[in-house]
Amino acid sequence: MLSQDLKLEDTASEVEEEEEEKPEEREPEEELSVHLKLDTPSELDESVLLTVVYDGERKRAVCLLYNVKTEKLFAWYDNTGHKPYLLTDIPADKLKQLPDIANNRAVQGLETITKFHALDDKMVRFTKVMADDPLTIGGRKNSLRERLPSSWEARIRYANCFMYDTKIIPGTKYRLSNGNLLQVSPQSQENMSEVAKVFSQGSTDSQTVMSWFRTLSEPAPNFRRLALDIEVETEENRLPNAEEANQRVIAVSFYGSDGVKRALVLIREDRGDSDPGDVKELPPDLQVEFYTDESNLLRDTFALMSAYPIILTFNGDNFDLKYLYHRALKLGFQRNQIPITLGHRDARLTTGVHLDLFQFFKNRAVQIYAFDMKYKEFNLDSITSALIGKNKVDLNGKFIDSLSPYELAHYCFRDAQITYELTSFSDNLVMKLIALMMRTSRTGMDDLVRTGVSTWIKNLMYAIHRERNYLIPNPEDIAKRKHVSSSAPALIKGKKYKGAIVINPKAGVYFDVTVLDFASLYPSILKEYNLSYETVRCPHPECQSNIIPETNHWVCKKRKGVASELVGLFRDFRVLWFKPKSKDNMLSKEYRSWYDVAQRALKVFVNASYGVFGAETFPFYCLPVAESTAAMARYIITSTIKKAEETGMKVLYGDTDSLFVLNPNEKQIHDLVDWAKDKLKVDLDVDKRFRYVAFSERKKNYFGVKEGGAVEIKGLLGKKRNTPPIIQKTFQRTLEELSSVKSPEEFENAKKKVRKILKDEYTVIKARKFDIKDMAISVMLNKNPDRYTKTTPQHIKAARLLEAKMGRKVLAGDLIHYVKTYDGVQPIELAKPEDVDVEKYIELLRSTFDQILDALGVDFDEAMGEKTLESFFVN
DNA sequence: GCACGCCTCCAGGAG
DNA sequence: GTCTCCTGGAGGCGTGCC
Repeated sequence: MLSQDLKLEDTASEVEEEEEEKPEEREPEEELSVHLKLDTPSELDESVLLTVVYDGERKRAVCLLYNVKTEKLFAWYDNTGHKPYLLTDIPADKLKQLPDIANNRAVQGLETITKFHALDDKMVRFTKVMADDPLTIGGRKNSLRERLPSSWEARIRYANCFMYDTKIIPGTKYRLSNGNLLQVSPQSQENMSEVAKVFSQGSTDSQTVMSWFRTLSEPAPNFRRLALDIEVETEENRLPNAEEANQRVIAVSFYGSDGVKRALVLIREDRGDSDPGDVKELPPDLQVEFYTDESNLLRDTFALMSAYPIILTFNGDNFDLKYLYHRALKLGFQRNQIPITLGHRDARLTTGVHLDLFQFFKNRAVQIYAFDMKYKEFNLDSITSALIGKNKVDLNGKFIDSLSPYELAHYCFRDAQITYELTSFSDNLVMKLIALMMRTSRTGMDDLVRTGVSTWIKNLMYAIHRERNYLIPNPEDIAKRKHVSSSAPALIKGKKYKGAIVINPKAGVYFDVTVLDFASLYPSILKEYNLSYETVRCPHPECQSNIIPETNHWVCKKRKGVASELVGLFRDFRVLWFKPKSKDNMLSKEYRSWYDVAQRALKVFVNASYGVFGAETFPFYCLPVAESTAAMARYIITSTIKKAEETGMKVLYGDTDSLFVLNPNEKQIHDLVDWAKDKLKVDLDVDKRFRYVAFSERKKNYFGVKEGGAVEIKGLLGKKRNTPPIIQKTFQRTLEELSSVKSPEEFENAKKKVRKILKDEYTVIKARKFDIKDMAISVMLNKNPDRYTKTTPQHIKAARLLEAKMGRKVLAGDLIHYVKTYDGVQPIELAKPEDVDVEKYIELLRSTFDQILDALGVDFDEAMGEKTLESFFVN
């Protein structure tokens, strides 16, 4: 009993601490109002809808349309009379008696409507309260949603509300006729009857399927755009403050999709800039223009920016555009002379759409699913070098401020160029990806690059609810009906529910291993088992027998769930059409490349769809959905393993959705795949075959050599970023040795070589015959240095030394490089070879190699042999 | 005062 | 601000021993 009490107390104090760290509550959807400076024609041909915003002066939603032919941006102001509104269950006649309604001149009307309440599976009557402007609905202290005792759909940003009600889809084509906005039907080159056949099995009606299909298969146009980068006068080691904007803007450069290559540079006479430096280094087609007046430089910058529909930056939200804005004000510009509007956390334009690529690439789902983790850090140099093999100009330690005007132009221009190329490589992959994700998530281009998967999925869900006349429930409505104690506790303390199963690997080396995996398992489960916020624990007594294994949750048998249907449809599009077509060599290159983008966009979406149901911040947060998905996955993998073993297969390892099977025959595989499809309704495929795999006793930790000879390393220390290069390289050499092994007999020889490699490395470290750079341990700061209050990890110690001794500021996201020394740590910048604690590095070598030596049956100390004794004399 | 064990924090990774 | 599971290093703290 006592321990129970203590436990309770502990959790209580934890919760309190958690709350302390929570940032200030914000409105879930901020109302943004911009005043655009764009032409508003009444006739316009084919144009792609980039985004919808709200104009507070004209009190209307505005669609930003990118005309495909002229490559210019136009604005269309809503002429349908659509108004902001909320729903309440208070009848209209009662509402009229409330002073908040009766005396409120902003209230434009009341209307009685009915909506389908999916949680309760019934139609419900609501009063729709319409208002003159969005702030009357919500966003102010005295808004209606704060004053009415109950309201629904009152927290949707108005521009989005408009978008959902009018069913318009960002990223697709429209035209203007007589001042009206009309959809341009997507043209598909596909054989529609073939498409219909492939997707006839699903639960979505064929018209909806076809409409989605057309939307996704239509190629995106070429987007005219301009990348911009600025440089600011800086004191050594101090980052310029974008809000104060005290320093001069010394360079702005541009790289346009239309071939514009310009650098505007400020000549600072007070600094002796009369000699612009050497012109030889410059890219030949770069046009450099000198200014002696900073205001003129900014004026020309703004003019050029305004001529493009899309402006690209890397971190423009937090720096470049913010700085330009404040600097311009400081120099005496009027607000309306600056084409930039600053929000709380972003910078938008009055003449176009600003895409901050930093925001897009730092999105984890984008990083993992769209770019296969090719880049690991979120700075421009790392991302461009990983994706396009180009880097920033190396300054060789020089500071921005000490560059000659030409050098500065060169440096600044390169940044604009690689920023642009981030969107143009692989035939404009990123622009196409953005366009497609706008369509799948019903999100405007500006929001798409700045928001995460939960917002994307939320937006789509809202749009679908409006399309089907479903009530968008308040989060409390879901919580009230679904909040039940979970069935199985999480394995990890502090987690909300139990997740996947990882099978304990059987340590050793195994030849001829086949890996089977379930194709997109979690999305398949959502689809096949009808999981959605309204179908799990539905209101029907007759469904309560339809139980998910290992839980007490039941699933609806009467109605298809919205999330289940959407995820299922997207999954099917990807698996049954776009992915196979993207690899079909019979098809044209353009066609395949477009379909590859489509399948990637769908992958991002589909893979994130399960996780959001377990995230409190998701408006459809519903723990039973996440729990049921994970439980079903556990059931599927355990029963498949059981079945496999019954048919004589030996399962060596498995993680979440995969099975490593020792030398199975074709019939065994075939039978198992059929059984899984028939009994479990999921697709089991052969993923890959290994010549051999080596497991230690650790989970998520193995290496294998595939049939073609490629080495696959999972989870091993030798591959991790925080392992020093000297050990990584040794590890690499070892694997090269092992990858050549083709039979058990060849192993003995390979083991000898591994021993030799290890011994040699041991000597190198002990004798300090290393380059200090190879000893660096690289660890990322996941938060700002002052936020580490509970402990002081080594990389923070190093970061603090950097600041104290070199005056270098470090922030969240920075990678810290340090070495281990006899008195703790030293940042690599300050480290000397004689300070290095070589014993610590031997220990790192040991733990790295233990992971593979375990599997090979070799003992580290034994491998070192006499060397360990010798070490007494070496020192 | 110090070694030791235990727990927590933190980062990086797999899926 | 999608999720959980797993490994390993180091920090931090209480305990028991000398």
